[in-house]
Amino acid sequence: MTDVGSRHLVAVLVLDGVLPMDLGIPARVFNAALGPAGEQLYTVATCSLGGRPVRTNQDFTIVVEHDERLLARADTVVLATQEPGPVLLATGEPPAGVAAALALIPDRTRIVSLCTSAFLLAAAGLLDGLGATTHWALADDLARLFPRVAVDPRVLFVDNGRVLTSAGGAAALDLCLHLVRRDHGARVANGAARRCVVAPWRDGGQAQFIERPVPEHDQDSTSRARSWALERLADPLTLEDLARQAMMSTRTFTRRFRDEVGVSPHQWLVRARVDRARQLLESTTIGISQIATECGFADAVTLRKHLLAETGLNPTAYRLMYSTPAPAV
DNA sequence: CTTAAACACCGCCATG
DNA sequence: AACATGGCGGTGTTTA
Repeated sequence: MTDVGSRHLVAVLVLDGVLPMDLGIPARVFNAALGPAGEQLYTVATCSLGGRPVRTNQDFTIVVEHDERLLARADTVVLATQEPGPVLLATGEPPAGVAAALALIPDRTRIVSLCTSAFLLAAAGLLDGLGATTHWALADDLARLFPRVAVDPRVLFVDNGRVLTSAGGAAALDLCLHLVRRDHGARVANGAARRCVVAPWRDGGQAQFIERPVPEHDQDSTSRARSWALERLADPLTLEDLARQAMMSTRTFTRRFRDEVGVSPHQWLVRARVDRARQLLESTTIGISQIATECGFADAVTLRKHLLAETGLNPTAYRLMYSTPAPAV
């Protein structure tokens, strides 16, 4: 359906041919984002500054062409560079060529920094007056070197609309998933997460990221119903109950739920119940069947079945594996 | 294990 | 026209 030429082009920008492994993995999220017909939605290309070709064992599409052309054509540029060198840390001066390269990026192009790449964006003035984050260990340095940047080390990532920055480690992954979700919805993002073998999208209830001036601030119309359900997991909850909380027909509720959360209401509910059961297994010595009851499962057999499906362990094995030893009284 | 009934999901389509 | 809604019903899943 979608011809290759019209796909969203993601250019992963690295320095001197080095793509840090922990930053290559997040970029794979884009490759794993598939449309309804199983077609790829993004083309990911790496792009190296400093002459050396990118060496990577990631399954990226490697576009062999001049870096300038790629930066000018890309819809999204992802900066995935190693930690800032001593020069940048001391003076705020980026490595040679970076400023010129960033200047080639058109005004409309989305720019994303992973981890410490935020230093390059800041040095180029692209973060002036904006919120930003970076690896927590270097957040102070970023704030000191670039006082015009509002550094917030506590969040996983900051979305300014066109310019986005992420903290270190798994946060880079969260940011990439966030972008996929913005572009194509929760369902596609969940699929990408699953294919990348990362935790599925966390529930919006405890969103750890902040969304600054995002144009489409979607107020999840089903989030009320979700938190309502979480407070009475022990009760039998039907689709109709949830839809009533949201003041929608079951049909509309089901549809919106899928769009917003990525899974069906019932799947979500079962998962919420399993999560609760896992907490109880980990932190208490309550009997299995009582846990089942408290989590809204009909009986221990049902709990066992769902826990097995989600974790591969039955309740007793799960408890043995994950329970924290009771602290001495 | 099998079975039956209840429930949930989602494409289809008329309607606002 | 373009879009959201929600009823219907076939198919699949969950429960008892």
